[in-house]
Parts: sequence; structure tokens; C-alpha cells
Amino acid sequence: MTTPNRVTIRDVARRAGVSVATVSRVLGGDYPVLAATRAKVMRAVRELDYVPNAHARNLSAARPGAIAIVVNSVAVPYYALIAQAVEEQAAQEGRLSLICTTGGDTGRELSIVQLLREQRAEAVILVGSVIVDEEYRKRMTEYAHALAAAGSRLVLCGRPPLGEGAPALVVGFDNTGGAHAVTAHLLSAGHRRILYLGLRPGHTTSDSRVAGYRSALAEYGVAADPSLEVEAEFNREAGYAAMNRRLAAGPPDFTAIFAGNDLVAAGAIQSLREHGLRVPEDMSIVGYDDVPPAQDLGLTTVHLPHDELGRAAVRLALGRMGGNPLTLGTHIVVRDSVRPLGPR
Amino acid sequence: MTTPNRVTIRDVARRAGVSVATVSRVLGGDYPVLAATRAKVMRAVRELDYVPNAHARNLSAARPGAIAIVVNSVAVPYYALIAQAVEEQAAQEGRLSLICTTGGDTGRELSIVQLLREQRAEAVILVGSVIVDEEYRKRMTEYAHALAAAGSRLVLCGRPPLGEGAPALVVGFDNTGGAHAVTAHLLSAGHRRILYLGLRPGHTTSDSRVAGYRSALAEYGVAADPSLEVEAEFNREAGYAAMNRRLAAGPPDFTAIFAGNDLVAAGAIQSLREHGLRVPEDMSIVGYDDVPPAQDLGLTTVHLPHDELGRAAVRLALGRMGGNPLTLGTHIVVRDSVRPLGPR
DNA sequence: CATTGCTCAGTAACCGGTTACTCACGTGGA
DNA sequence: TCCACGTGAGTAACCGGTTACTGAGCAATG
Repeated sequence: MTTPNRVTIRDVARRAGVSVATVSRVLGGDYPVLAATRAKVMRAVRELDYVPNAHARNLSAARPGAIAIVVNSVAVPYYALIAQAVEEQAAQEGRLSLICTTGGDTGRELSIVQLLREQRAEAVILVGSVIVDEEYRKRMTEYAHALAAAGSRLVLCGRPPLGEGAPALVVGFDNTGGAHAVTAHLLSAGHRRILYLGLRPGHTTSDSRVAGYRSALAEYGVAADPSLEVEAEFNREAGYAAMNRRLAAGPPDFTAIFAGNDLVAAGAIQSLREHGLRVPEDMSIVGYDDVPPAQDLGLTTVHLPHDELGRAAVRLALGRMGGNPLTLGTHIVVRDSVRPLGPR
Repeated sequence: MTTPNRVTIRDVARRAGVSVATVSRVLGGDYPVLAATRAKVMRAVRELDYVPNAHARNLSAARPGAIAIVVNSVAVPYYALIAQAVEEQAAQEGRLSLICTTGGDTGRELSIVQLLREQRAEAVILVGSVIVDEEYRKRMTEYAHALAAAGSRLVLCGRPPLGEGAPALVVGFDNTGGAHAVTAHLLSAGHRRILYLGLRPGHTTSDSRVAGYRSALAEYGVAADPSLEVEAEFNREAGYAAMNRRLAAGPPDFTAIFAGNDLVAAGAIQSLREHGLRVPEDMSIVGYDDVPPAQDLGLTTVHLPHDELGRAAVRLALGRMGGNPLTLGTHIVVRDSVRPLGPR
């Protein structure tokens, strides 16, 4: 107990009365070994409780590496669903996958990527939207080249493609299309003053949702009103705080809300409730992502095929799929948070 | 690009005009090296973009291993919160941690544990409640011994301690206490017919919550009624289905519900809503865990210190803490799902 | 009976690091 | 001037596997 079990392949070989090569062959693979010999080896393995050392194995022979998925936080449903889907798919492919979290910290992200390079991970799946600036682009391009040089694939999920030549695969959701559709849903219900809650300039996910929102407005001939686009990070607290501020400033000058994602919607709904406004009677609201809170809130939202994304990411990571960059379609899920307005 | 970058320490040594030992020393540690030599080496490392091979490193010198956390599914908030807490704490301790998921499949759990043994993980944190039977006990005891023999620690979270001598550390929540408290909360609000939704014989978490429920009833002199204890797995769908069945059988013969966890409560609330029963006006309900759906539902529930559990698990895993088995306290979070009943 | 060819097992080199041991060299004291 | 000593660097063994190469033993063939 005090001395860790350091049973090596040589111990097994000695016990079984064979050579290390034979043991390795019995354990390893397809090399022909007499049934009797195999039995002797297996018995020795069992008796000694031999566990091959993955590091040694990996060192001598390049084996399929792990698939790593790097997310912000596993406590955010959006990431959790994707991570789960990746794990499922990887398991189906018989691969080890591991989830790493950065907490949104660039420094931690860097050290995780470095660590995955050292581990010779086969693929790194980076998930999540980010502020895309020059510094980001530079960092990602570095990752991409470094990982490619080490023989690993880099898959970006829900992030814009890198520049030409950067060896990164990309898969994401159709944010603009979904945002357009859900905004149109509000418009066709008669809403004309729709608050977009979740502005984040430079943040690609938000930017493309705003784009869909604006294009839908334009399509219905509604002039965009900048005062109806308010900033909020994509979490519950930000939605709550932003809505509180807006309602504190006076009675709402809008009849519906398009929240940047479901968490923002959840926060906004709490704020509305605390201000005595009911959903959907007094205020319509839609979200985005279709993550767990949406169902409990009866929130009309845009469903994202998280499973599909996870599957695609793994298959891209394993080089089983072309078609890059890949955009996955979305669809509206109508629940109970939108109330039709009579035409004025 | 086609040939993976196989820059080794010898390449670096050659380029820097020094020996491999010197390179290793510059990179590795505290051995004295002339500043000029160090500079030469660092430059060569940079120029060649050398990345040390973690496997080789691990093979020659035993280094601190990874901390692995094994959960059912990261898409279940309870697990996600704990996993997140473990990751945070591990990061603070400067350790690599990785999350693995089993999907509740015993076979997959086994192969993950095996794989972690092969990887020489430093510690394995197994989270989540399970059906504890003879087979389970045997399996866990095997894991415990195997991991211990390999020099790894095994930490069980939210599971009962193994038998004497099995080298496993244990930390969990006070389920009986929390269940007692939250049931007492309902009782003191005047409720006498309280449905327990989430019976799962043999399932330790549920069993201890039932125990708390019953002891609170006894304390208030209310006779336990077996027809008020109904089975349901600990997820949303089960809660929904069980409640549907119950309501289909006739009008409710209870005034309050104690759901086995918040997900069950969420499902039950949906069912109630669909049957035209409002919370809390027509039906009081409490949950357990205080995971995200609870806040959105305004659910009175029992808060579990997930963060604390994660921290404790890591510290136990690193041998930084005694006091085993460790039970963490809980407290009620009162929201808006319980309505006082006048004394009859 | 000699030769060829096939099956199965062993020997030893190698994967890419770390580190015990050895040694060259410059300095200060006798 | 000679020797002891401290400093910084090199050589080579080793970690625990895999596998190319070699070879023993035996059946089939000529």
C-alpha cells in the first residue's frame, strides 16, 4: 500500500515465463500468439493486477490521442449541452474525451492549450463566443499553427473562421437566421417596439443575432431605434440588472423583448415579475438557445441543435467530415411567452 | 505541416550547442545554469517551437498527476455545479483537472476508471448518487484498492462510505437534515398531507431524504401515509410523468409536495400547470439541491454548498484534509412556492 | 534426406524525456 | 607552485512500453 504498485510488463513476462514482447503482443493486438501462451500471460496479468502505463505506451507508439473540449464553464447550460454531446459522440467513436474549463480566463486558456499540446491531444475543440479583436485573432492563429504542427486538429465551435491559411475547422449555429425568425415571430404577432436585450459590440454571437433582429425589422418596414438596443452580457444577472435599470427609468416603451439568450431572458423575467409585469400578459419575451431554463419559464425561443454540433465537432476533429465552415440550422420553439397584439 | 512537428530535446540541444541534460535543466528546474547558457537554450526552444512531450516526462519522472472528476452527465445541473467547483479549486491548486462522463453506464464508468489508472491520475473523484447494492459495493471496493495500489486517491462525493479498510475518502451533503428542515417548513406552514415525490428504494440520496421527511412528520405527530410516497427518478421527465399519473387518478389528496430534487419539482410544476393548478395558490411545493431551475421557478428548496463540496473533494484528493467521512451542512432557501394553510 | 516456408517467440533498439555520476575548469589557500 | 574545492556542463542509464529483426522448430515438398 505504501509502495505504489509498480508492476511492469517485465514482471508479467517473468511470472508468465515468456518475453516482454510476447506480453506486449498478447495485450496489444493482432500478432499471432498460441492460445496456451496467451492464457499464461493473461493469468499473470490478473494475478499481478498489471495495468499498462499509458505514458510509456504513448511514448513508444503513437496511439489515438484524446479529444479535448475546452469551454468557459460547465455550469453554463449552453456549454454543458455541447460538452455533453461531444462526450457522447466521442464515446461512440471509442475515444477518450476530456472537458477542460477556462473560466473565461485567457491565461488559463493558454495554459490549457499548452498542456494539451504537451499531452499530444489528437484534437482540441474550442467552444464559445468571444470578443473577436486583433489580439484574439492573433492568439487563435498561433494556437492553430502550433496544434497543427503537433499533428492535432483545432475545431472552433460558435466562433468565426480564422483568416486564410490558419488550419482550424469551424462549426457553428445560424445565429442571424434564428434571430431573424424569432424577431419576425414577434413582428407577425403585431409587436413593433421590440427591445433587444444583450448588445455586446465585438461579440460575434451577439452581433449576428443583432443583425438578424435588424434585418427582420427592416423586412417589416420598422425603423431601427438605437434606444431599443441595450447592452447586457449573456448571463442571468446581466439580464436582471439591465431590465431593472430600464424599468427604473420609467414605464416600458416597448411591448416585447428579444433577449440575447435564455439566461438573459430568465433574468429579465425575474425583473419584470418584481416590477409587477406579467409574461406574456403585460410583456412578451423571447430568448435564444433553448437551454433548460427556457422550458421552465415557458419561454418561446430558438432551438439550437447542440447534439448535432457536438457530433459534427467530433467528426471534424477526427477528420471524418468535410464542409468547412459548417453552419447548423435552428428553429423556433413556441411556448407561452408571446402574446399577439391586435393590429393598430 | 504534413509531418508532425517532432522536435525533441536533442534537437534543441544540438541547436543550442549544449547537451540534452542542460536543456532539461533549463526547462525543468532548480539546477544551476549559467545565464548565458540558459539564454542560448531558451532561444533554441523558441526558434524550434519545442514542446516537451508530457508522456516522456511522465515516464521518466513521476510528476503530479491529473485530478479526474467522474460524473454522470455534465448536462445535469447538480453535477455541473460540482464539476465546476472541482475545476476551480484544482486550478487554484495549480493542478490539471479533467471531467469525464459516464452517462450513468456502469461499463463506461469501469473503462474510465481503468483509463485513469493507466494515465496514472493522481486522484479520482466519483460523484453522484447510485443504487447501492452488493454488486456496487464490490465494484467500488475493487476500484478503491486498484487505485490505491497505483498510488491514486479515490474520493466519493455524495455516496455512502465503503466498508472498513476500503481506501476511499468520502464527502457528501446532509440529506436527512435538509429534508427534515424543508418538511418541517411545510408542516409549520400548516400542511399535513405532504406528497413525497422521488422514492427510489436503495438509492442512498433519496433514501436519506425520505428519512428526513418521515422524521419531520413524526416530530409533528403526523402519521406516515405510504400512499403519499411515490416513486420517481431524479429528473424532470420522471417528475412530470409521476405527477401526471397522480393527477389523472383523481383530484389531489395532498396540499403540498416535497420533490426529491429541483428537477423533479420542475417536472411536477409543469404537470400541475397543465392540470390548471397554480403554485403556490393551489399547491405548495418544495425541492432540493437549489440548482438553476429553482430560481426561475421561485421554488423554495434546500441549498447545497456545491462549491464547498468541490473544494473539499479536491483537498481530500490531495491529502490536504482529514476528517473523513465529511458531511456538509445545508440550509433552506425560501422563495415563493409555499403557501401557509390556516390551522384546521 | 535436404530444403523451403510458415508459425510463434525472443533480443534489443528505440520513443523522449530525467538525473546520478563524472569531469573540466577556474579560484583561493597553503 | 600545488592541491582542494565549487561550479557548471556532459555522458549514459533508466522510466515502461512497442516492434524490427532474428531465429528455433516443425510440416510440407522435391
